[in-house]
Amino acid sequence: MKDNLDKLNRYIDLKNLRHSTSREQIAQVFFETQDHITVDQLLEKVKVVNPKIGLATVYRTLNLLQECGLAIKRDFETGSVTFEPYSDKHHDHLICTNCGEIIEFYSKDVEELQDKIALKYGYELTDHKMELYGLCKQCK
Amino acid sequence: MKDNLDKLNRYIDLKNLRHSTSREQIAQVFFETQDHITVDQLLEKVKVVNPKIGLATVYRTLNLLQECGLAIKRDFETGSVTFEPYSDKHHDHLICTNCGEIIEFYSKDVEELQDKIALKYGYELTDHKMELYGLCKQCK
DNA sequence: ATGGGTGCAAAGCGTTTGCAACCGG
DNA sequence: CCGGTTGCAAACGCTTTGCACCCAT
Repeated sequence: MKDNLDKLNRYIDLKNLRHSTSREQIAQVFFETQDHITVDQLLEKVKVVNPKIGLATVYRTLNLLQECGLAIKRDFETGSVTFEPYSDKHHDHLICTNCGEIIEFYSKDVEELQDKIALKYGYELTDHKMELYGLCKQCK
Repeated sequence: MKDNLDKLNRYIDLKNLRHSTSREQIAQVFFETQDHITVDQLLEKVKVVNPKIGLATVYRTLNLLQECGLAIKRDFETGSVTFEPYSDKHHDHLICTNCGEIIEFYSKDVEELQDKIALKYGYELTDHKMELYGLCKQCK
């Protein structure tokens, strides 16, 4: 999304970093992805745009994106770590342990419940995560 | 706990494996731990009982324990993977991102809400995970 | 005696890093 | 030109594995 790219550029300015072509290309491709993407998948997509880019730069860019909150690392226990672009609305995940399908969902009730629990234990929440593992409609 | 050790022995018989001393020692030490423990911490504790045991065997034993559901791997984003012994009541976690404190809690509401969500999307749940990250009472 | 279990060291895997070349400001 | 950025390969940390020996059955 345009917004994300803007936010990245603002972060780059803030930290006095440089607006390099590779970084911008990687970020752009990453923001375009709908799904959760692995590092290798991202590299492959990026190579279409610019074959010279190496794995290390993809890692470095993803780390930068995580730093400024534009990429979220997800480690569903499906074997490999994935990343998803930031979106304003927090959401949680349903993961099919058979076919690997991932459904994102938002539940107001979950959010409220989390706050209630945090309050009970005197915690001030910064982040939270809920993952439901099971079999999807087709697989069960 | 005694129960867990029994369960392990039954699993070993079932799979026609052997009741080896090292394995039993590792399992025993592991079941005695209250907290979440890392592989290295477990090795250290085990070495007190039997200094000859190596890291590989600890890994192999933990994998066996996971296989039969007696150990649960937890990867809170605190840098290192930990394991906790199985206990009958499912619980979720509050993690302090500053001091690393981990509170286990059980919430009936969370369990019910999870089932409700699974139902809505046609999923049949096998497992779920809720992790709340933030600052604990002391750290905030 | 058979074949699983073990310790050790080597290999594996995903990720990070040191370096020299490169390039943006 | 200065110093961040890159690609490459080497290094890293954690985990698994190949092997020869050990031990439970």
